[in-house]
Amino acid sequence: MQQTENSTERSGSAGKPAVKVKRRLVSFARGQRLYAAETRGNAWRVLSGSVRLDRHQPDGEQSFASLAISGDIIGAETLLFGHYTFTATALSPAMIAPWPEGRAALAGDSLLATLTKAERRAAEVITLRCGQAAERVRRLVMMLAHAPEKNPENPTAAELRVVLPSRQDMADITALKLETVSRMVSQLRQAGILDPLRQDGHPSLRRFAVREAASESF
Amino acid sequence: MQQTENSTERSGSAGKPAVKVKRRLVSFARGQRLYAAETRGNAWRVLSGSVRLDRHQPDGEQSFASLAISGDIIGAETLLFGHYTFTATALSPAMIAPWPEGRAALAGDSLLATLTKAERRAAEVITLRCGQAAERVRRLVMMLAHAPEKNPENPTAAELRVVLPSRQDMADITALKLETVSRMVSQLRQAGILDPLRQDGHPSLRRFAVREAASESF
DNA sequence: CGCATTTTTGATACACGTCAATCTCCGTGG
DNA sequence: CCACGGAGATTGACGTGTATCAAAAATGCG
Repeated sequence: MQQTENSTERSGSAGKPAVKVKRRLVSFARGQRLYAAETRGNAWRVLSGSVRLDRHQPDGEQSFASLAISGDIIGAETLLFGHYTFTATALSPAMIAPWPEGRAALAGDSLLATLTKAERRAAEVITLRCGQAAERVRRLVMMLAHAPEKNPENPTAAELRVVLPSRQDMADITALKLETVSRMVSQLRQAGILDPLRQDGHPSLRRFAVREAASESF
Repeated sequence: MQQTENSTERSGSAGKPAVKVKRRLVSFARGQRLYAAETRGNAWRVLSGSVRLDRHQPDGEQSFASLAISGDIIGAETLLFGHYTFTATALSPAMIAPWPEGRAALAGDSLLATLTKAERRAAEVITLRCGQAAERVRRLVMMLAHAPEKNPENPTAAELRVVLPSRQDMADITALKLETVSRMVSQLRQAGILDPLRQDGHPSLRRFAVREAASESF
């Protein structure tokens, strides 16, 4: 169930087999769990995709705690406690790699950088729960799409792409309800901010092109 | 305006004079600013009271980013950048002291502990924006009151005390509106969860006794 | 080709936002 | 000492955005 011996080349964790791409680099499908709270393991850097972190409530419930996207470090608490505090689940197809990379490279600055980035991310997540539903969903989409995948030498407003999380996940993040999120996504499509494109491979993973807010649709 | 040379014994910062109690220990009144974003300074440990952290929006607005209570470290990013990322304001009478205490004591574990505590706090703040208004306000109050001031050898459900932040601050934290928060506080009073006690000194600082949720008032 | 799951859409209810009046508390000045 | 004024808090009335309930549509899977 949980991520155990992932320092080897192989490694999956839960459910379906995670596809390993390069050495020490693990991929997860949407909805797949990266690791469970309380279990042992190491920290990771999110290379692509997005991940939700949940904490276990005393009443057994699982509640959204935080969000991680490309570049974020997750599970850093294992360096201190040895086990995870949160449960991590892929919101969209995600790739992660063990962190820190070199075993020597755990300078104080590295930790500090992680700390400050985490604080900033948390502040951003907070703002995803402010304002009206349409705005919140739009901000979440922009945040998820903001991850510039590749092609760094083409800053000409290259069209952003997203694979949206499930409506339920989006609802958990924005503190809205599933149905409301669905309505807002439809609205964003009508407004031309989200443009579905099915072209490539996997059918279930709907990719969207994302545009900045067109004039004042809202 | 901003906290500048606080390594000396004296130190205030903005507005009314901050009362220094012991060496390297600074007190702030409710609503007083501890430091401003972008300014230079050191990190602090919150010894008592509560502090809100705001980030400056691109549009000049200031938006709630995080919450710090007793034991939390704020401004740790200055160790990396030299200047603050957020603006800190006292929600209730607060005391803070420079951190880390000894200049030697910045072991990796110390930073890690700070990191994990910050993550947990952030997760808690997230939950303050879930559920119905009454519940959210109640949770906030419990969180602020949860700081066990002293008397650690009396675990017999010692009555918790709080000085509530301004209604506007509470609204910013819970993502509700000022009026709604006010109504919920009144409701908590009627439910016997909050019990005003005016006994001591300062009149404007209303202290409340806090009880756990009585049966199922909600 | 059906069945389970997720998403979408619709109709209705209600919790919270909004606008506004009043009240309390405190400082200020006559 | 009291009148006055301002800031924050409280309370009321009303409108609206979102939750809720429900059903249909789309999608994935065996």
